[in-house]
Formats: sequence, C-alpha cells, structure tokens
Amino acid sequence: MKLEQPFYAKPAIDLAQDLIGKIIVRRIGRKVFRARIVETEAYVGSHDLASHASKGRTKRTEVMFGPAGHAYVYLIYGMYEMFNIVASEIDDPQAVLIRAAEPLDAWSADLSGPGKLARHLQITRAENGVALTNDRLHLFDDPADRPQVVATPRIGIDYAQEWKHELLRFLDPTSKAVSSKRRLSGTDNLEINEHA
DNA sequence: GCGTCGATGGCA
DNA sequence: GCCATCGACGCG
Repeated sequence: MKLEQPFYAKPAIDLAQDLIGKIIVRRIGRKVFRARIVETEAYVGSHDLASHASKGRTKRTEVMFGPAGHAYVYLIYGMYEMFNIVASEIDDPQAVLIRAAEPLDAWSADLSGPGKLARHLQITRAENGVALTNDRLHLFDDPADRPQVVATPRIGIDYAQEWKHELLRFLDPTSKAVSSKRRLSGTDNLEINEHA
C-alpha cells in the first residue's frame, strides 16, 4: 500500500527506522523504477549539531520547517544531490536522509550511497518541497517485509561534536547495498532492533 | 584492500 | 571556508 502523509508525521528517529524496507516508487515518463530502502539517517532537530537546521531557518532549510512527508533535496560538494524526507510536524525541523537502496524488478543500478541513489533515481533540487504522495515520486509499504534494523553513528558529520556518536544511522544488516565498506565494522554496531 | 585527495558550487 | 560524497589513484 502507498504510504500517506500521516505515516511521516512522527519523530525522525522513529521514521528513519520505519523507512527501512519501504519501497521508493519513481516514475519518469512511462517508466517506473522501484527500490527498497536499506539505509537511512535521522536528523532530529535544531539542537542536533549535525543538522542543517542547527544553523536556523534559512532559504535552504525552509522545507524542513514545513509539514512531514515532503522532500528536502539539497546539493552537497558541488555535485551530489541528497534526498531527505521531512518528519515530525510544522515548525519542528526534523528529517531523514535516504542513504541507500536496492533496485527491484528487472532494473539494476548501484544505489549504495546517498549521492548515487539520488542520481540514479533522478531526484534533484527540482523535487525540493514536493509532497511524497504524488504519482511520480512516492513510497510504498510491503507488509511482508519487516527487516531487522541495526543502529550505528552517522556518516560524514565529524564536526558535530557530541552528536557524532549518536546512534542515528539505521540499516538492514542483511543488505549488500548499504553504503560502501561501512556495513557493520564490528564494534560500531551498537544496537539491534526487531522491527514490529 | 586500504588511505588520501581533488572535483565543484551553493551556502552562511 | 566549509561541506549529510564519490571515484580515482598509489601503495606494495
């Protein structure tokens, strides 16, 4: 079943875990591409020093302050688009970064990293702010898919002081599409949850 | 199989 | 002057 807006209206730390195993449905012209999410990160509010929202409400971060279930897409390192989903509620800037997925059906692509994922699904800043309930880009739930979820620290946020240790990255430990050589490096997988 | 480095542009 | 990254390169 297609996921509707209320699904997204929860804290990012919960949404990030619930998104593991969900399916991205991306329609481009007459073609439909589907991919199963296997890795996410939660950015939990303006007090989270790793979050863009910690810099305050700006033109770029504006959509994070809006309603849940909308896309937050920005450019990083001058060449990579990052696909995030807004969580929580209006005026509470939380979001979930979609870091990796595995292609479904007879389609093959390397989606093992947020830059690669957005590029192959053709998600760009043109999608910034769109509601994720539209036909061209939305999510789908497979009720039979209830993966195990492991938590680790987030990637690429070493500047975030005490926040860099928080276990806010989530992944399906059985997937081979989790972003490069960071699947489960022994000591840093510090928590295992069984999904409901 | 690792560590290191440069590309490239928007943002504060 | 930073980056919520990636891929190429050098090593041995």
